[in-house]
Amino acid sequence: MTDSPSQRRSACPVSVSLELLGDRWTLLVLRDLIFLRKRHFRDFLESPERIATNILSSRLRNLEQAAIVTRRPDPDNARQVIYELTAKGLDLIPLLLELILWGSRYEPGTQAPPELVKRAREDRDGLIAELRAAFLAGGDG
Amino acid sequence: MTDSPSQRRSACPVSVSLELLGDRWTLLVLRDLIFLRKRHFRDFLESPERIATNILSSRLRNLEQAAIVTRRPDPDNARQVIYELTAKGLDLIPLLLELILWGSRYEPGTQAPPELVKRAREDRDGLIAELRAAFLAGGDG
DNA sequence: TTTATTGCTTGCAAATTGCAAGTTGTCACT
DNA sequence: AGTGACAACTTGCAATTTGCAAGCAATAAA
Repeated sequence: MTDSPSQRRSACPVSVSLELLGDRWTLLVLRDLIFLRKRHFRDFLESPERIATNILSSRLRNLEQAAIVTRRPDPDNARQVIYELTAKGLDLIPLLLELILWGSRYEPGTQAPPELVKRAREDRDGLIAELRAAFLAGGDG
Repeated sequence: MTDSPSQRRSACPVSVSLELLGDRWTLLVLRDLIFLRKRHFRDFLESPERIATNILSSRLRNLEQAAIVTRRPDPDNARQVIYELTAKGLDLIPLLLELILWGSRYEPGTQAPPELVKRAREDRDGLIAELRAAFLAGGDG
């Protein structure tokens, strides 16, 4: 209930997208989902950026409301919740890749896996397909 | 003096990029620079999202510090300041395009120029080259 | 039946945002 | 030279959001 719907500032897709994704944490959660295959609340807390539990909770709720992730109890352990990407979420892979390419090109000191960067530059579509496939394969239902 | 350097949370390029770009306004300013060819402070204020002057001022300062835009007095009118993209800023075009594609695909009610979306899907590299060229041509120095 | 784990919520101080109003340095006109 | 308008900001302040720490309920493990 902390997060309200917040009416749109304009009909521009950049603006609308930013109202959901435009903060310092949301795309980091998506990075973890896409590239690090994280699925549990606790896993996101362990990333080096040290997101706080209330922020993570809020962001996951927003992402769920936006149909970018789904939430379900882990069938093997009722204490755990599994967060998974939807098709809409998987379609953010290209955006994340551009962020990685730009950041690793221009921000000195950043460390992306070099083979990921190389692959993103030389075989973008193949990499995207592979990341999708890996998610769908590992996901299970 | 309002904006401090803020030390990095991690060496991840996504995280580092988000520390600069991850808010609801910065990429909107870049949208205006790239797609709407805006150059003056006043122009950005007229966008439908209605950015406040203090926020715009702060964001332009951040972007200048990050070497994404440059600032210079308008040679034709000393009252005006011209903001222009650097090479680093132009290299954010692909990121913006992905944001537009994703937003216009998944967020109903968004309105991007349909020919831009079509071009972005069918001739991405050509569109990027054209946007760059248009900026460099119209820019003058 | 204690103890630990997991996924949260709650309180509260600090930082950021957003609105309105003011300030400074040009022009533009007379 | 004086007046008014304009462009690019800054400043004040209330409201919202963030971030840290602590607490809590529901399992599960020992």
